[in-house]
Amino acid sequence: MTATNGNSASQMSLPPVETQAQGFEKARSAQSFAMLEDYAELIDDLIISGGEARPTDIARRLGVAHATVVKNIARLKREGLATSKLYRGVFLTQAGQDLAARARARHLLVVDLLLAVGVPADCAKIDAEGIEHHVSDVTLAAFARFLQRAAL
Amino acid sequence: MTATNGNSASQMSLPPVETQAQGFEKARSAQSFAMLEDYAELIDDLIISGGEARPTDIARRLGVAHATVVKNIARLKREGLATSKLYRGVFLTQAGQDLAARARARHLLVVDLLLAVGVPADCAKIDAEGIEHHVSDVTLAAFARFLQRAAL
DNA sequence: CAAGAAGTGTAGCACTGGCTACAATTTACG
DNA sequence: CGTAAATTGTAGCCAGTGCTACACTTCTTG
Repeated sequence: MTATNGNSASQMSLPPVETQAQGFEKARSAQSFAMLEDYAELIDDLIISGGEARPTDIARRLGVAHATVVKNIARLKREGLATSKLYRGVFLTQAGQDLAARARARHLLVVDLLLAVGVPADCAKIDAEGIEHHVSDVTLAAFARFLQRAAL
Repeated sequence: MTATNGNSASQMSLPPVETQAQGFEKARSAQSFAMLEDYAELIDDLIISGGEARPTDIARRLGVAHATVVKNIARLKREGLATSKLYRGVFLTQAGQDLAARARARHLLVVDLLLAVGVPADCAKIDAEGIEHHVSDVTLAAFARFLQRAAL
């Protein structure tokens, strides 16, 4: 084939290799972290609104089997984000609460931005669930600035 | 605890169960489809700009091992999106090209929207890679409308 | 044209995060 | 109080997607 591999010539339709790989890599790792954020935020919500977070409720909210939730909560515990006693509910550590707070803030900001650019409310809520985990801090800050400007 | 499980009372911080589960479910399934879109778009880009799409180049662009690419290309073939002959490059079927076109359109629109709300260019490109797969058609249409309005 | 480099493909492993099935505990209530 | 229902937890399975190691083909080049 001889050449066309560097990023020098031929076309501009392709971004530089590093940037592109970086984007994909980030998207992949985000996926792994997303679960922790979702659980933390949801557990926090449940505790705030009902005083407790039960695996069954979490499962219903996430749309997965309760066994899956139990297994994933084990991971949250391993990572120092949650605690639980046998047959008692799940609670967040300080680190878990912090993560939940950050996740919720990001979530709300993403929803607000979607609404601000004209996305229907129900759709914004659903899409935000997937989008939020891929919004970097820089982008999030830009969203905040945009909303502030738009509010004037 | 007795109660507080329906979505009637106590707090508004929790969305209805169905909506929430729907959002999470959608986010999960999007993840599975994302790979196909990424590969299709990338293969198309490589063919357009260099005449061929080699597993090694794809691997470098995605930031994964070449063996991973080979395995995933097998899936694209299973799903009727790509074809390949032993030790020759990879090519897209019509369905694959259609998918690539849709993916690219969505990708560009997402980048444009991020830019329009003030996200720095380099950051927009990286984040878009993760976000694009979670943008529903409705949201995408809203993005397009917003950009059209903003362009006036 | 032959040998080494580069690319391609195969095999086997690990980890994640779903699931069902079953066991154990707690709760609700007759 | 004791049994049935609900909840919780455990075990084992599967699919997806990454990896390394190795084998094979193709390309490049002296």
